[in-house]
Amino acid sequence: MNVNEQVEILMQGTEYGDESLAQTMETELRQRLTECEKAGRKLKIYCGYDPRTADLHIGHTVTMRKLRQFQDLGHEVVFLIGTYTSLIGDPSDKDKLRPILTQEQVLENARSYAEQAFRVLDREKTIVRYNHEWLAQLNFADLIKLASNFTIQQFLTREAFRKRWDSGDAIYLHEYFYAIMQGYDAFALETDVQVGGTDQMFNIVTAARKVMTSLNAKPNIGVIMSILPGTDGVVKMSKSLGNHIPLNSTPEDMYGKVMSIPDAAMMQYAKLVTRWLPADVIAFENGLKSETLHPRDAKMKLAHEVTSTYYSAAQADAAQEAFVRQFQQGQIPTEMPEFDIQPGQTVLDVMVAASLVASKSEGRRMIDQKGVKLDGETLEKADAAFPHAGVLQVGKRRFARINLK
RNA sequence: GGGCAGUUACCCAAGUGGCCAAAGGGGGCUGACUGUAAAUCAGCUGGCAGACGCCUUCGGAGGUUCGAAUCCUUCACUGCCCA
Repeated sequence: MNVNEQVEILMQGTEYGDESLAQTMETELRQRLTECEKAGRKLKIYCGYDPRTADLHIGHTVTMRKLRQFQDLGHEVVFLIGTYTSLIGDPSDKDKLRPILTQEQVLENARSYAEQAFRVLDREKTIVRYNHEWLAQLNFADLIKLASNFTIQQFLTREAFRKRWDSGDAIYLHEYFYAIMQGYDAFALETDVQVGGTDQMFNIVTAARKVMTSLNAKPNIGVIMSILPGTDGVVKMSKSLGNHIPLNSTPEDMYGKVMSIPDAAMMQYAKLVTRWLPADVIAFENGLKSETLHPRDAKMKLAHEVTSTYYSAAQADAAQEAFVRQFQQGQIPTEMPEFDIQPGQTVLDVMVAASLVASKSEGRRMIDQKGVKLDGETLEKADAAFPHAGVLQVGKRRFARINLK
């Protein structure tokens, strides 16, 4: 594939917040690709991951998908696990200090993290590295030298720190090291391109380039990915906000969650978490704009694509069918947990025992609010004996098949 | 090191001796309406009992009081000012 085509694919879904920076990066990328082509070598790309959590969501895969594109174009990809940086925790996207993890926790998380990443990346073509390999070797003098490239003001102008400064919250000195460490990663890996989210802009574009330049290396090019909004369509996807789509959810759940995103977020999803090429994305967008594509159908197409990225096409088909049956035709799902009850249990007892509600009080609330149905009939009395076997529904999406023992 | 201010439920934030399970907002949940979208309307949002009531929760520990989120002591943490 020629250089211009590569650039078009590689720049899809990027966001620099500043047109001139976007231009600069695109130009540099084009130059670097051309250079490499002439020299007959591959481009070296890396993206670092903080293995702070064991379960990933599709927001984490945005950068992985970008790495995958590089792989598919024949370049060399390093999947960097931030074993050492995790000791700090990236303060970029947080308005609070993160807890410091132990090396053991980090290594344990790292294993399952990489395993999940291979649902997107090509395992054969991926080089996995850990940044303690080189960061642990640095001594205090090295750190001083690296740190002397930066001023406090540069850090303080960053939004995340600025906010904390303005609201009088604590900013710890060690949080400043993070960007420097990340910059050193880029240097140690001799990377051509670094991929990351917009929250990594400073770390990649300012810190890494400065560190590399100061050590007489060629600065890396930043491929800065737009942030995937969560199911609310507004805020960055994150588990703690509860707006995430876990990688390890069932195909049905994944499909349903994509369907629940607001229309306005569809394009972001199309650009960031599908395997679509630029032409496909443009066709999708035009369909929506010209209203030749119904928003619901568009979203179904999107949900199918996202689901089949992580599961097989057949599984995605099945998820789609289940969705149509359950929500468009109002039928109950074909699969749900089964639960056996004893005679004499009340409606409330059963809901709690089957884990459909967290507490009896919640169960009572649900019943008061007409949110509990047995075979489609609203149950009114929490303390009455459970009427009969059947499908119990609590709220919109919690189901269980209740069997009488 | 010194002075001052602060730490409240998922988050922000009121509350300065009983009327406080604790205002308000956000978020979340339920119902109506829908395309499991958005917007809108109504309600709910610590637990156990569900009639009264009881239990746990306002940074940790101890104390004063008939009674404490509120007062005192102490510890921890944070911010601001001074050095």
